[in-house]
Amino acid sequence: MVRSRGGAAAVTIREVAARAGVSVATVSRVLNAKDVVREETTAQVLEAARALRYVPNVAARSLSIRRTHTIGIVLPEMHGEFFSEVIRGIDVAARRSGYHILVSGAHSDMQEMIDVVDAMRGRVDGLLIMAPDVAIDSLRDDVPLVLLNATDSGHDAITVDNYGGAREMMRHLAGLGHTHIAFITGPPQNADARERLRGYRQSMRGMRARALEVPGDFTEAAGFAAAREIAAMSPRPTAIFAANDSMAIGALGALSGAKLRVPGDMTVAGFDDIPIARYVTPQLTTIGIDIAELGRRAFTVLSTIIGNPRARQPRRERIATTLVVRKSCGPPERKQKSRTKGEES
Amino acid sequence: MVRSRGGAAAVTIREVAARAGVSVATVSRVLNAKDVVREETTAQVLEAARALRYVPNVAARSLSIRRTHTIGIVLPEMHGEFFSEVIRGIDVAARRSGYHILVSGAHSDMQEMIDVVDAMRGRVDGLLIMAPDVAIDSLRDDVPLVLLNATDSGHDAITVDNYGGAREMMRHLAGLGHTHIAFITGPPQNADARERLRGYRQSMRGMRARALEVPGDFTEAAGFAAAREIAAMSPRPTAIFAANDSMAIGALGALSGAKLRVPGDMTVAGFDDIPIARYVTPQLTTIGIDIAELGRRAFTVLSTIIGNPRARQPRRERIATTLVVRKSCGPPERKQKSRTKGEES
DNA sequence: CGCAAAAATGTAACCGTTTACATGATGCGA
DNA sequence: TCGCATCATGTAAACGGTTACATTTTTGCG
Repeated sequence: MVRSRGGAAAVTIREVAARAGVSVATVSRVLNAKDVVREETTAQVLEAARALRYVPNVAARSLSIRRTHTIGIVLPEMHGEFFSEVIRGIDVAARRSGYHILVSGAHSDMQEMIDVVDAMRGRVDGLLIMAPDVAIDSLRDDVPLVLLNATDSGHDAITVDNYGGAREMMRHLAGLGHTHIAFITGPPQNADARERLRGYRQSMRGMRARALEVPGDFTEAAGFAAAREIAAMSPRPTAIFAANDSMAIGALGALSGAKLRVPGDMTVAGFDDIPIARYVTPQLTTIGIDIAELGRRAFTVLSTIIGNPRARQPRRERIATTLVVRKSCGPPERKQKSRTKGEES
Repeated sequence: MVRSRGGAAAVTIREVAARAGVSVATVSRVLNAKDVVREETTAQVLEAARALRYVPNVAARSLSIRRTHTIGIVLPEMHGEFFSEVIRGIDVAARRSGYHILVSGAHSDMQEMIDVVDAMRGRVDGLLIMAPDVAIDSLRDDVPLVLLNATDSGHDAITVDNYGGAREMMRHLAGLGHTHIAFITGPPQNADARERLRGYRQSMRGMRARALEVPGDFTEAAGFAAAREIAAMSPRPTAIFAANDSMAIGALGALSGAKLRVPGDMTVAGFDDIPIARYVTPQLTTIGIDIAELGRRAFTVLSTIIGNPRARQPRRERIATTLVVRKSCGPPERKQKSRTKGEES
């Protein structure tokens, strides 16, 4: 165990000043490299600080300069991969810039979110908020603020290119030969879900195909139910595009229950590329998102906002997605056409 | 957007005092409920504070009382379920007690960990550190500190009952009829891994069976390699117990490659119950850990340490595990016995 | 009613920095 | 040698709370 001064009072800048034979102002100047100090003096101060194991008092410093060097992160549902990845991305970026991060969950509930943000008041220099389900506009904006994944409102925001990703997947499916594609939607109030749906619709329109939307809510159970419904349709679609991977995985379960083979009888695609996507059978074709990058970029934007006085107009950044091709998509089966015909007759 | 005072100077306790017609001391007393104040005065102060939308300055408060109402969490590898669950557990407990949480990653690297902890100095009232791979003893202990999942050292710690969990799994396997059980170990410097190994050994000894240990490092690839090796042994063990789920999943892959059926030809068990365990084929039997509970309990311990002056001797708490029976374990196959015999002859 | 004890409130020192401004030292040109 | 920039450093006033101690008000009781 390293030498510990236990509960003893911490050494202050005055003691360092005394030992170095200078004033506190000089010590402060040296330590903050704010002003020119004679080289010799600098050395003395540094030596004294080192010898005393001086660590500036953070609270005093914050009080004086009105900066905490901390940013707050508010996320709904602190679960799973998304949460951990976004935090990780922010953490590395923040640490590089000498910032600390204060995190807190807030269950997509407006009031709770307001409370949490309020509680962070004064503790942070800026806020990173993710709330795809919530209207942020009613938050007080005392503090610089960047939204994650929420396009609404006049705030700075950094979002995933949900629309583009959905279009890309649709292109992939179309390229495979599908035209009769069903879409399992996410919760209507969720911004991500809406954008993905928009991409789907746009693509279907482009293909002059009729959109076929089955409502879902991002849960595995909803995907299961939706797929069961789709499987029973006649004529049966040849592909299912779920607004997220969880629902796609639920769909896989339903299809296997319905004795439909994937991708033989039915193609299935998801969105998010959650880790499990690689482990289900068949491995899920989906749209990947670099979540850590989302966090990193969000921090970057926030930190420039904190630095600069006031930005002219809301910054918007878009994180690109990538198509991840695995095993759950194939060309529509030829035989199916005849078989379907047979059922119809 | 709610009324925002923009960058305007925040209102201070003095302004509240002025408006309420009392002194700052009285305002402070009312707001902290520290001392008795006449009911009427209390009402006036509260009214003034409300009217002015007064929010105490956190830095000033910290400077004065030497408390930040924040705890620091240092975790290695901010990945996946474990990370998010433990944070979630801590978050709910902390919020209930009015604490904030500062998180930071530190890649199991001693120096980095020291740096991170140092950087949190003065920003937190206490620290929750997880570092199963690292010797903590060299950290300065200025600050109350609770270790997650590290039994070493004379610090307070809260750990998962790895030993007990391993014993429980071994009991399960033995109950199924296995005696020839191979164990894929984790990294030797990892405390969790060591405890699980200890449980395995103890059980094998209890069964008067010879331990069969294949080295691994907690990665899927290691599990794959180890299982391939085990599959080629003669006589072949009837069960594989991997020190964590990742390796068990790797093992599953290797066995399927070797045309061995699970659980028909080989039983496989893991440890951790990561989310994916439910999705692999066959679904993995494993040992579940309530990670959020780990976080919650850790916070509780830390907060009592922060409250009380100095604890007599290191507190130790153990989180119980649960056996999660799925599809990857079965009785040793009868046919195998004869087949094995045949190979031997 | 007077007085002491108890209760309520006020005053000001302190927490440990930063920084505007004052002061002292040095160098340079005339 | 003097006067004046220029540069390095010191002094002390913030920053916005808390709280020991002093002071005032209230209360209870003989």
